[in-house]
Amino acid sequence: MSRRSGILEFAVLGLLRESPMHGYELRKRLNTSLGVFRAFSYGSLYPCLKTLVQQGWLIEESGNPPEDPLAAPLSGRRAKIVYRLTAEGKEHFEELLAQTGPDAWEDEHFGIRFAFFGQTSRDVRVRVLEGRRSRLEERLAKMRASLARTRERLDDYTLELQRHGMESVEREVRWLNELIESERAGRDRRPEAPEERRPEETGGQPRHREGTPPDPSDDTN
Amino acid sequence: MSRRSGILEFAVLGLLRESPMHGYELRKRLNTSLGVFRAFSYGSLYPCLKTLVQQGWLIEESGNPPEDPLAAPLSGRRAKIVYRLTAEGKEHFEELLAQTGPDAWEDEHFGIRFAFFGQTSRDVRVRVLEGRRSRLEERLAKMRASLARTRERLDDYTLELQRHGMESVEREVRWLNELIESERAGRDRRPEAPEERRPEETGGQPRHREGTPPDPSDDTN
DNA sequence: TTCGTCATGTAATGGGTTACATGATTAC
DNA sequence: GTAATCATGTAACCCATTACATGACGAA
Repeated sequence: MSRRSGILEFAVLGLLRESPMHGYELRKRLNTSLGVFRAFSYGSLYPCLKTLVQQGWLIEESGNPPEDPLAAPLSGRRAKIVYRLTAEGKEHFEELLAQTGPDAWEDEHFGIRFAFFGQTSRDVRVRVLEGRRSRLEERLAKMRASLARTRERLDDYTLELQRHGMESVEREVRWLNELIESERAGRDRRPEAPEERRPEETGGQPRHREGTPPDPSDDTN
Repeated sequence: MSRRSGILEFAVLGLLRESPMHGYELRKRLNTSLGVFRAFSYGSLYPCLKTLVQQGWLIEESGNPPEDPLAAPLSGRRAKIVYRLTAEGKEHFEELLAQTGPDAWEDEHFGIRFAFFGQTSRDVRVRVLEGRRSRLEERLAKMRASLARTRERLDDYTLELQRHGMESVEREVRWLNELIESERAGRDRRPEAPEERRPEETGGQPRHREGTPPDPSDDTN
């Protein structure tokens, strides 16, 4: 069961667009690189992969193609299944990337949308960031109103919880402001850019500090 | 369908402990007073109420008991159903309040646990806060490790997302530190307090600024 | 009289998890 | 040779949502 996944489907297509992978690896990337937000389990991933194959957006390939000696291709030997995005899949993912419906900035979707901003056009990026911001501002307004009405009825802990919640939202708004400003600055530097400029266009943040050597050990679930 | 709700069940019992209410009102309080976290719908609330009645933790009472003139108690007139906590329900809720399993500090549960800290013993409060803190610190460690390993493979947006995520978690840790300190200070001020001191014991935060007059208008869904 | 909001519910569905079952490969 | 981890899956369940159906009550 479980057709029409939405967020998981989106993430899978997005990761596979970067490079083909098998399910196990996909899940790890889902929970680390893109992680923090959600942790998907095999029980949702594999069925999702199956339906994506049925849609024609992925194809399954055997992990060890012909370069395997002692070929015993039939019988035994469970091969890794590597999933690769088809042309249709790529096209479909690009449609999804271009969408700016209200879904795009709800809590569950926003994070994953942001994670693929590297593949998203600046127009869409800005719209999603602004949508998110006004969503949060609505929320703030409601919280403030509710707080004003009920303040004296609430105990200190409930109050503290709401205060902390509001501060968190305010903080995200400030973050969005910076990002939006940064995107706009990027646009202004390149006036009337003729829409096409596929890679190397990521507008914003020049982070990257050095330190901390690579270390092994991984994975929870 | 839908037995064993967990978080919804907990919240309902907790709100009804403060005063009896009918379903509609209960849902509003769920989404404002305790809100921010989740928004429950009638489709989950009413079935939940029903099972709680079956357990014997709630009883249903008619909303307009005898003080209604022109009594037409049977036929027509859909009465409000007011739910009241039974003695068993109260006892059960207190057991739930006392629990400090790892569940208590997971994302989904922590907020609601905190919301009822006013009814929770200080011991339990501290344990839950500390549990939450160490949970977040684990998470931070994992994020840092993962970031160190994958930094150069990630684009600026993914990096920025992770950075913001980590800062959020760090911020919550600092918040928890303050709360824990505040709880400990409360205990030290009252050495060997003999365990009983029912109300007015809320340990921590003397917030409360004035301003903003009461205003009507409410509710989303 | 119609609209908004109060008020209670059910059926179908959704999107995911847990637990289970199975087996290959690698490191010690 | 055995434990850890890699790797793929299924079935049963969970907790909630959406959409729907129903109807009372107050105010414009």
